Amino acid sequence: MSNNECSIQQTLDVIGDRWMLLIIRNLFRGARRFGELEEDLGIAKNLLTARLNKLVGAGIAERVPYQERPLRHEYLLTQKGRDLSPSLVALMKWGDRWCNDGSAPTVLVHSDCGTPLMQVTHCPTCDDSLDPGQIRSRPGPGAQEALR
Amino acid sequence: MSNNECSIQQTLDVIGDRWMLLIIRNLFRGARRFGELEEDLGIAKNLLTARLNKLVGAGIAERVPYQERPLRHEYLLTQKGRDLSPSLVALMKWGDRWCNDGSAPTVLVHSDCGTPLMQVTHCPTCDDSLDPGQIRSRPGPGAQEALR
DNA sequence: AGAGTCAGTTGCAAAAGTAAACTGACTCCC
DNA sequence: GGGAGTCAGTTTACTTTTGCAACTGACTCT
Repeated sequence: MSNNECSIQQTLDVIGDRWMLLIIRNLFRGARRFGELEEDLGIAKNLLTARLNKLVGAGIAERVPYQERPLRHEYLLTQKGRDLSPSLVALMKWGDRWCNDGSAPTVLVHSDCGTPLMQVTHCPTCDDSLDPGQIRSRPGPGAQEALR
Repeated sequence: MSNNECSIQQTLDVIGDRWMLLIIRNLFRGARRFGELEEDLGIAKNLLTARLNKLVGAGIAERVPYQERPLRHEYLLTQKGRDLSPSLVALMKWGDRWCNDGSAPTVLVHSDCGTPLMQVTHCPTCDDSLDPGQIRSRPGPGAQEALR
């Protein structure tokens, strides 16, 4: 019913498995090579292979050779991948608050000034940040086009 | 290595499977009953049972009787569950942009004024919104306490 | 030549997911 | 009061996906 109306479904089809976001998190932190990811995550090699192929196929990461003979690649986030940053930040914040008593094991800071960051849902009209009760969903432009 | 330092891992342990976030999304949208979730999502009944138990066990949803004879429950998000809103919003935005050409099938609006919302990562010191390149991670208060 | 590294592939057992049938406690209607 | 229907599951049989370990291939280093 509400499935195809919603981007959450489509997003989760791509990155909604147990490993994807963890791999992406490590790519954000600077991991690039197969072995590096494998060791950090403790993921089985075949799964890592499959996941990296999926990431590359989805355009979230790209495979770039860093040496010939033997040919070796590294995996870099594309813009599409880097754009997952807010999602990771949001999930991390939730974990900080609800799985770690509000004390963050890792904290995100502004690279310029070192201030810990906030993530907010913002209404441009009211110029205010909102909580969940003030958010409604409604069909957007994509849905309207399908009806015409 | 970096596993336990990070709340993303812990968050995904709780809600990082294919169904959890979709169930939570539907709870956000007002679904409350077993059959409602089952039909909307197309999830197998046994999985829905297992997932709802996990959500209740994790304190993300609570099971509240809405009738006796026969006893029937509905599932409501707790504060912990409602607090996943920013994560869902972020994932949805990503899907809008990257899976739907930027046109949102469903759009989130401010209930007061109807304006479509933005989600931003914000530096309270600089009073500015940031992009991923300006974000660094470092050990937080949880980790620091362990060092003192 | 032998040992080591890196990035995978292959094979198999275990776990998780799916679909469909079944259960139990009721209500509704003739 | 008997039959049909609803709702929220449970059970069962089957398929798919994981996870682990061992193996491969192309090299380098000593």
